[in-house]
Amino acid sequence: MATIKDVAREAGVGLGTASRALNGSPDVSPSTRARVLAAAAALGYQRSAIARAFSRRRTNTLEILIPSFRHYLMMEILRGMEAALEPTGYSIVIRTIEQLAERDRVFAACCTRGRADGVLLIGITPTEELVERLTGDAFPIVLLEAAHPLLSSVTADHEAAMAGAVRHCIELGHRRIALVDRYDDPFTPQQPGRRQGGYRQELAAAGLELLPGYEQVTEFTPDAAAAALDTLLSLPVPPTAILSGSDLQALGLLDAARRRSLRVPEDLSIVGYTDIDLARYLGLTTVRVPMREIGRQGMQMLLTALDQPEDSPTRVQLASELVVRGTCGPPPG
Amino acid sequence: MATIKDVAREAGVGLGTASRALNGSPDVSPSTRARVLAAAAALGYQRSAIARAFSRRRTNTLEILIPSFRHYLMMEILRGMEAALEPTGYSIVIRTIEQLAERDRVFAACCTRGRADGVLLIGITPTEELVERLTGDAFPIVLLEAAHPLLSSVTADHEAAMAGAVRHCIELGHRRIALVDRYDDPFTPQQPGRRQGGYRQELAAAGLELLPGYEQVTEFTPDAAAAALDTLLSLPVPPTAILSGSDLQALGLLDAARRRSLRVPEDLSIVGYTDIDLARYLGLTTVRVPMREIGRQGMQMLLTALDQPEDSPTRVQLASELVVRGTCGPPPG
DNA sequence: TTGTAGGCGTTATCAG
DNA sequence: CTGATAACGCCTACAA
Repeated sequence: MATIKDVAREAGVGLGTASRALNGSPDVSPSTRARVLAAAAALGYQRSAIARAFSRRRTNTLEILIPSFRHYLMMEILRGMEAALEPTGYSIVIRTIEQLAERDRVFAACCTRGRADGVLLIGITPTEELVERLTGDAFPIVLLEAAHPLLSSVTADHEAAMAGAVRHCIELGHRRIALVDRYDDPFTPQQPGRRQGGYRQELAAAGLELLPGYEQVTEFTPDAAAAALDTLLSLPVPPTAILSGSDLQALGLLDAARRRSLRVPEDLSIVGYTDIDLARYLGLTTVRVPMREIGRQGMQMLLTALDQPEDSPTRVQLASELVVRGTCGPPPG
Repeated sequence: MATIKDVAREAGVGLGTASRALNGSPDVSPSTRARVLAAAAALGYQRSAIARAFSRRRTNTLEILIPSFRHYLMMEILRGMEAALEPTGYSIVIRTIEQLAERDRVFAACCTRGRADGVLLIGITPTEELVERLTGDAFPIVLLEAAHPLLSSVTADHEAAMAGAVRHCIELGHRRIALVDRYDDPFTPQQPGRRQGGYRQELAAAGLELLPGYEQVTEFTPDAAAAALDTLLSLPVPPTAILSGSDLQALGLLDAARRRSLRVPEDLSIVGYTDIDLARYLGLTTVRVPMREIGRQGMQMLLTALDQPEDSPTRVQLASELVVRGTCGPPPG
């Protein structure tokens, strides 16, 4: 592997000049530059990214922390990030944090100057300890689908979105509206999600009571949601409409309803959440969450923070939108 | 940021000793090691990954090249890779090659010792030029869902899988079986896919003629497939069964058939391909391609190649399996 | 078992 | 405009 030294020798110039020429510095005569470039081409020179990063103390790499590669949603976010990344020279290294136990270790290793120039956390809330270190260092970090008062973040307006879904059902005449939600943060399942908050608020605003057992928080899978449907339907006063925290869960509900020979939406209304590609083909009424845009804007935010360290955190909230299709209608009877 | 030098000073030992202690070398007395570790902890020392990589000429990073983050399948492959990666200390940097034009540049940059210790190509066939350089260097590389005689690879048995699907339809009584496929490699759409080969072979083996217009190769989307259905149904002799190259396309076919009030499978049989999570909930008869396993084995292969440079390429082909659900039945009449 | 010195490939600084 | 030279932080002989 040829080094810059070889190139310099081959071109008959000094090492510094070769470096400048290769990096497009203006302080080098055209003829010299041409000689250096020719030499580099002749030798098949490829500059060492590592040595460069080491010397410049800047890696041109961004680290992305995700809970896992499990969910399709991640793909959409990554796709949005990719779009923002494309015109830049940055690479992304993706690291999964499957276990809560790894979290702190990974945080410590990632969010430290040297390894990556910045970090993007998706759906993971940082520990207070990390936040403290980060804000002290002014280390570039952006949260996606998570938030902290001291850090920049991009999220969807989950409360408003779910409230809108509730309102839609109420307008159709429903009074017994249940929720089958999932946990926002896989690592802090105890805290109530933001969708849940919107659900409660809107119910209260309409003067409806939150019926016991109407809030089912399950795993993020169709099967778990199907089980929740069983629970809901065996309630003394079963719901006529069910809102779900994800399209995947809505899918499970749909499937379970079909197996019970319940017609949707005649016998039971179902609303999904997120609007994955497939929702359209299922005719699922759902909430469209701008996942790709969240990824794009989050990356964009990190990119600008890289150049001009932020004074104060930017917190963006993106609007969701109810997509009315065929799984939600007036209540039976 | 504390360096190893600081740690050494703090612990009152030499720099080399500190390095050895930190790296778990056996040639260091327990008491010294303890002092060094304590000093490191006290200083909050984090070793510089870059400097380490620079010095060892080994990055502990693997590069993954993918055409895009567009497809859900990628997620499954990544998930499998993650599983194989978990017990190792390797990081993965993912790079997308959206444009054919970027391909060579990216190849040149990635597949060169220094940046990453090895490369995994997903669904992308390398150029001959690259192969030549790679085999010369003995640079660790593994192809996933792509193949080359001189390189290690993991693929699914697409010919056999599609042949099996054809056979299934024939056994149900179908004689007019069409194919709505997609391109294997986004960058070389001209060459016929492997599924297509299996389709033709099996048709021929059963003594069935390949009817004109029966092979529709479309984009990898439900809408494109829906359009293909229109074309197929307007043929003088329309098919009674349609095999598709992806579940996404099968979904489009299903949707288009429903819009035309065709019952599936009574009026028309449809077979998907890949068996994405959702296929189950749609009751889609499909071919299960072990995507996650492809990712896992591919990564495993790369990992072993890293330690013991391979003499000759390993080429693994994983078996697919027909999953019979509800979208394929006997032909009408 | 420990300390010292050399080197990894670049970039940046500073005279010329 | 150009050429030496000093970092960058770590690892690894080699010598003690």
